[in-house]
Formats: sequence, structure tokens, C-alpha cells
Amino acid sequence: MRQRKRNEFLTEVELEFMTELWAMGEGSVRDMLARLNPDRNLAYTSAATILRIMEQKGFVTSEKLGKTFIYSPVLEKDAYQAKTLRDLSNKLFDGTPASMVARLVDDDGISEDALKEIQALLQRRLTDDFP
Amino acid sequence: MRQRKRNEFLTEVELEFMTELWAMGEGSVRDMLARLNPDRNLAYTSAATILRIMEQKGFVTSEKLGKTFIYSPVLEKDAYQAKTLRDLSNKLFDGTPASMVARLVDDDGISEDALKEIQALLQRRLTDDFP
DNA sequence: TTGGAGATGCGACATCTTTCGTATTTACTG
DNA sequence: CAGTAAATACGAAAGATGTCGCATCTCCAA
Repeated sequence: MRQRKRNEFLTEVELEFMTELWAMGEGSVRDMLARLNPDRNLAYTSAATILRIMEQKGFVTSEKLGKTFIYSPVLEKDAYQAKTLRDLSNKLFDGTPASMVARLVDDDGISEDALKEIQALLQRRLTDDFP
Repeated sequence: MRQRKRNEFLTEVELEFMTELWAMGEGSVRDMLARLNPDRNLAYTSAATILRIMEQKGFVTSEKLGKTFIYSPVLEKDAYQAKTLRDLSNKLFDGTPASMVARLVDDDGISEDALKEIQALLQRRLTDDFP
């Protein structure tokens, strides 16, 4: 299999696909198409191509079942989330995660419930890990 | 001036430039080049092109001083940070900012002081804006 | 065992990004 | 007021992404 240049981050469409794959656990091209928004109108071959490239990039693996490839994520969603946050923190928040949370919390779009949830989360982390 | 298609997010290089522009407040092509890592070795015309395109996209404005354009950010860093976080939350964290903080806080790198600082900020935000 | 439905492989094309070289314009200075 | 150093404008090339059509391959049901 030809190896593609490895960019460690997913492109727009790759993230769209990976999100479904994380939710499904695994799936074929048909499974993927069934999950995409019907308005998406993506050709079967396009979806197949995208998955094939994602495999070449190392984001997914495949296993043949009958004549169909079943794709699975290589990286867990948690791990990818953490990696993305680290990258964003470095590139846009001077490498200080705290400033990232600060900005998040300052955002007008955030609800009171979300804030309270975050607060509880912090409280738990503080009492558990720094007693 | 020709208008470019507006993608509301900065590309890799555009973010690199915008970061310097946010730090400088404003600056010419020369100012930008002076701030980039010396190993970067970017041609003067490349930097000029990037800034021109950023203006076409609406990320910066310019003002002529003598024969030189002085560029300024249109969007403040805070606002762009918030926007980026909102987008990331939607695309990778099911639209729940709390899950984003959860992932962040699970990371070992964050200090107790940082956590406490955030907690204080949250407390203030909750009591001030949701009395 | 074989014909065909359905899957994969691949090349092509349009668009966007990043980079640069060349051509042109411009505003000081002598 | 002209010459020139320095700036801008523009086109092009190389690589990445997103999409699709066509060619080929492959099971399995009759």
C-alpha cells in the first residue's frame, strides 16, 4: 500500500468521517454513507476514496469481510482530542492551557449550566489530585 | 481589490502571521519578516503576498504610510480564540464545552495554581453574570 | 461454474495553500 | 524633476484536498 505523507491531524472531511467511525466503532463505506447527512450527497466512490486515503495516512485500519472492507479507527477519540487541544494551546494560546479555559469561560455563548459543570469538574480535580 | 472566498478560519501560515500581528499591534512586511524565526527564510515577496491575501480575505486592513502598507488585525485575538474554541467544541467535542475542559484537565501538564486560577475566574463569572 | 451486482483501485480535475520571480509602481533625494 | 531604491501587483508552480467516473476485480446464487 502506498504511504501518504503523514500529517498528524485530520483534514475537515477526515474528521467528519472519523467522528462517525468513533461513534460506530467500525464500519464499511456503505455504513459511513448511511450515517452522513442525506443532503451531503457524496458519491460512493468519494467515500471509498476518502477511507482508502485515511488508511494510507494511518488513521484507520481495514479488515476484509466478504468483498467489503470494514474500517476501524486506529487512534481513540480521547487521544485525538487531547492531541488537538495540545496543538491548539501551542499555536493560539501561548502554550498555557489555563488561558484556553479562561477564554472558553469568558465566551458569551456559553450557558450557565455548562459553566457549573466545568466548575464541578475543576472542584473534583482539585480535591482529588491536590488534597 | 479582488475579494477572496471567505473561510472564516486562518490557514497555518496566516495564523503564524496573525500571531505576530497581534503581538505587534500593527506592522509592515519588513516588520513581519523581522519577527519571524530567522531559519524561516521566507522571501520578502512571499510575506507581502500572504499579507495581501489576508487583506483580501478580510483578516487584516492596511493603511499606506509613505510607500509602505501598514497592516493591522481586523479581529482581536480574544475573539478569534473564542471562535476557534467554539468551532473545535462543535466539531470534536459534541458541542459541549465542558467535555473539552474535562479532556484538558485530564492532561497531566496543568498545575494546581492554574486550576485554582481558573476556578476563581469561573466563580467570578458565575456570580457576576448569573446572579 | 459462471454472470452480474456490488465492491475496490486509480486517474483526473477543480480549488486552495504556500512560495517565489518578474514586472510595475512609487515617493524621496540629489 | 528625474533616477533609483524600495515597495506593491501579479502570475505561476508545486503540493494538498475533495470529488467523481470509469475500469477492474470478486464473491456468491442460480
